[in-house]
Amino acid sequence: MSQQRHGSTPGDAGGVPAFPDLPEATIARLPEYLRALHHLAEAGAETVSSEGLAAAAGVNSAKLRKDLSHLGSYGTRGVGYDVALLVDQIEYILGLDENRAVCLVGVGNLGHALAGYAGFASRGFRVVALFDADRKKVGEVINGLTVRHIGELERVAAEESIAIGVIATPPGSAQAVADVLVAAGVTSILNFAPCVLAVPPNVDVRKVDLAIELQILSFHEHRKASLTALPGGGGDATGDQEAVGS
Amino acid sequence: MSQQRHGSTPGDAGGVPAFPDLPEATIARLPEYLRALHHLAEAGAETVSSEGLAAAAGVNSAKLRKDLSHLGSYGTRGVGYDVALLVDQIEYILGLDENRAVCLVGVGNLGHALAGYAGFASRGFRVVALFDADRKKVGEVINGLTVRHIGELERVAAEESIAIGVIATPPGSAQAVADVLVAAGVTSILNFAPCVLAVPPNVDVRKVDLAIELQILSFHEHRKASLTALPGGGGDATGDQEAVGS
DNA sequence: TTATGTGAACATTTTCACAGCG
DNA sequence: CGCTGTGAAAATGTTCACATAA
Repeated sequence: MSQQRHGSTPGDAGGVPAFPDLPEATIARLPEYLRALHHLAEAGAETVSSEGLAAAAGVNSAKLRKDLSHLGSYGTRGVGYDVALLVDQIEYILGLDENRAVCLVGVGNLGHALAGYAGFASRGFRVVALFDADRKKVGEVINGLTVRHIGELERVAAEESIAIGVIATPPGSAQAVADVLVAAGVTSILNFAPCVLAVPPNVDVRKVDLAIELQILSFHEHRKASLTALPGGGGDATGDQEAVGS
Repeated sequence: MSQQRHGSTPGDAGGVPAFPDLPEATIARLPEYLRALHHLAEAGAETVSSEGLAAAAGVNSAKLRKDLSHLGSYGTRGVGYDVALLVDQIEYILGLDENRAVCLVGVGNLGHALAGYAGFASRGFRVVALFDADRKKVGEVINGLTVRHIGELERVAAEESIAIGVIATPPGSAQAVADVLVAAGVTSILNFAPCVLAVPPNVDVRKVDLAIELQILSFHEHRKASLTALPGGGGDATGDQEAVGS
């Protein structure tokens, strides 16, 4: 119904793109499609069917087609999707062509790993600054970046126009760090500390809690164990590949 | 309608508990409630209202009450929930009282951090073994555990009855590691490698992709930027505290 | 009177099944 | 024909608003 023209194409990054408002569930899957597409492109594929891409991304093909239809995608009936074109489309929608600057606060165990995580750079992000409150860590060089004191955050954030802040501190410090980030004008925060952050409504927070994922798995282990006590097959279930919902 | 009696209580861990089948969305939030409850308990609270717990967990109170009602919880009308009792309930449901054994495969940057992550031990998991394919890493001691070669996984998994395997390898090795875990009888996998794993239907896989979260934030940054070009308030939106859906 | 527990309304997401384009 | 794009149906999740119990 609306697929012929939509917003703007990757080429014209200038104007106001009449931004398509995608369902949140779709947005969360786009990065997965993108990864699969890059993989296919490296393998030399020029086009891919919804079936093929869906398999590579671990979803079913109907969902994939529906998702792509929301961005008004350029599939060809009877053929499939142009891999390179779709990569550009998705990268544009996700804003990955803007090479956003990211800073990381807290260089403990996890912060160290994140600072060196190649997946950030390879997917359109520049880690431009590391901060910590601990003076003993200030000055340390990780992956070519020098750790600075958190007091410098506000100044550096402005200088480097940092778009996203990553919090990898203990939970007790996370809210204070979030406040500093917000004061510095950062409007997107990725929080690894196991706590809830209070931020103004214009700031987006996403949370990753490593232990939560384990606990969800534990629930399913517990359930499986309680079921084996009952009669019936042994294995079971509906036979989906990725059994637990993401 | 069914709240008086339900399955079994934490105390009686023996029988088959007529396992309540909770909505997936509810399960995913239970760990968050649990964290908030522990926090409240440490602060000395004996009871908490749905309003109070909801705020501490970052959800609204209606959702919290609905979630807890699914596990047939023991709130008292006019008063609230008994903190200690609710902790026991949720820990029982999640199977956290069983102190599951976890192994970690891949001790690179991220694996190192995970091996030392205190959040695992503190929430009912025992990291009992570390593995790597790289002979140079075998023998290294991390957090009191010696890294073993992946060839030993099958034997060790049986000895230690490992319930959950965590994959922190590069994506190219992840499927092979998953195959080894499955062969060793592990039925729950937490995958940090950015790739899709194929496993039998009785095995649960959950995935954490650090870069995906950044890409979702990037999308919202992109959208915000394209909206500021338009007229209207400036700040905006509906004023929710955690603006981006989890 | 207070705050839980819950039907019923609403919203979102997934799946189905097929029309229609290449 | 094959495969995309999409209405319509089904399933799942959230919010409302109030009956109900302490």
